[in-house]
Amino acid sequence: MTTSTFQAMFGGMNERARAYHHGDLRAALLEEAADMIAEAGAAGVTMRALGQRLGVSRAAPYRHFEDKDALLVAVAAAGFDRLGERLRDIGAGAPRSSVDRVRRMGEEYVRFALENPAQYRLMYGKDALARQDHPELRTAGNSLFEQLVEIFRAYQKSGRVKRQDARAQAYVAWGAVHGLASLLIDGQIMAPVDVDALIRQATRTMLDGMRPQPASG
Amino acid sequence: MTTSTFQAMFGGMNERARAYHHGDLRAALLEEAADMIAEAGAAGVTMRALGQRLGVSRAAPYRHFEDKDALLVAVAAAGFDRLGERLRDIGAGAPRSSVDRVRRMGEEYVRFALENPAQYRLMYGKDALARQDHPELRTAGNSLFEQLVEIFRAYQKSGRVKRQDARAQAYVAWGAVHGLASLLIDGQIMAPVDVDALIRQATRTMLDGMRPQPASG
DNA sequence: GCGTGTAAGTTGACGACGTCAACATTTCAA
DNA sequence: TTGAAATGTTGACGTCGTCAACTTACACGC
Repeated sequence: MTTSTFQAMFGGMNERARAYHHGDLRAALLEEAADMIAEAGAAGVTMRALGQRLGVSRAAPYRHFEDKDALLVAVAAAGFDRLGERLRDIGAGAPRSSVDRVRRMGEEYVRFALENPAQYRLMYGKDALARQDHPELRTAGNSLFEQLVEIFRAYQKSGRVKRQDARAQAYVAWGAVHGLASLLIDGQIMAPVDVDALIRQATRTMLDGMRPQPASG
Repeated sequence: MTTSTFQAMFGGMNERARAYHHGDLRAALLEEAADMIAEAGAAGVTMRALGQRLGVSRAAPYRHFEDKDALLVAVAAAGFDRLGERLRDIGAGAPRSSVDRVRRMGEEYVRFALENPAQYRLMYGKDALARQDHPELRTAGNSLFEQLVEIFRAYQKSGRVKRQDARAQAYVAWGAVHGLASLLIDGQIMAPVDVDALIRQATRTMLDGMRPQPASG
């Protein structure tokens, strides 16, 4: 059941009704859970605390999500949507079909992780098992990846990168930004370090390494 | 208190003594916890189950570790030691001062993660907070990194890689292998894909991108 | 040899947590 | 208007990490 359906059902409800029926608890749960994740990480999300913060009981969320894991998966999926939007915006704003475009996207990707560390961790760090039960997450992540593959395919055609398996190239590039993002948000990269410069260097190195005809070694 | 100290203290204990005093519970806990992590992930480790598997009570581990987190941190630190050994071995076996050496180390790094996914996740995925309370982990990870920095410094001197901040280069390289490893063990990289080839391509791309005088773009 | 302090291990209990079953309230639709 | 369905609440259960109080076994000075 979608948010808009909920609003249609309860949009005209009076004050007293709201005291019992929340109105749009599902959306509120997603929002509040995301806040709690940002504040204290995914482990800080408790059904009891979540209910309390929204003025409902601890069991209320179960009317909208099968269990806690399903709720977290939904939050993670929302994170993929937000990330996808940001990448699309950056991609649209950058010179088309230039390698600079994918470079900027990579930098924006890391920036997103730095701004939403706990949610980013949730998106990728959640047990692999949980993800297979929830195709929702898989498809959200996959569509992002497929876009990246298409970009590399186009770059190959215009001779901007080596002609090799485009999926592999996409994985390598994704791995580079994902790895840097993970190291940064997990506090593995210690000061003093210019984070922005580091991000730029990572994307540049990766793309330079994919150039056609690099000097042999 | 070290393992050898324990063995000195209880090495001569008789059968009946072992019924109560375990002998070397600390070491046994680390080993069994590592097994449980490999079987069911870090979340699958329970003080109760851990005690049961070793024939002791649920509270026995508290005589050797302050809390569950400290136990997991110790397991993670042991993982860093194992990883460090493997990288040293590979490094020693490869042609010295050739870029091939660091490439092989990168590949071995990813292999370690693939062979010990849950422990690798524990080493890096554990909440950043817990790590700051346990400098043990930080220093274990740092020494690995400092070795990498030294390697890049040497490569710069011999003109094998660009002359730029060696720490940044090390972070970029580390990020690339860490990212690929994370994507692989979290099931983000879907078949069909030649994993070994992908690993090779990642390390090669990274190092090619660090070569001096790449064609300008 | 023998008490005795201390390290190591046990049991009972507590509070927090996820979750379910049974029940209450509200809304919608016939 | 009325009953079914959607939504929310309360009480309870089992599991978990952890602590306090207690017990057992070892090590060491006399």
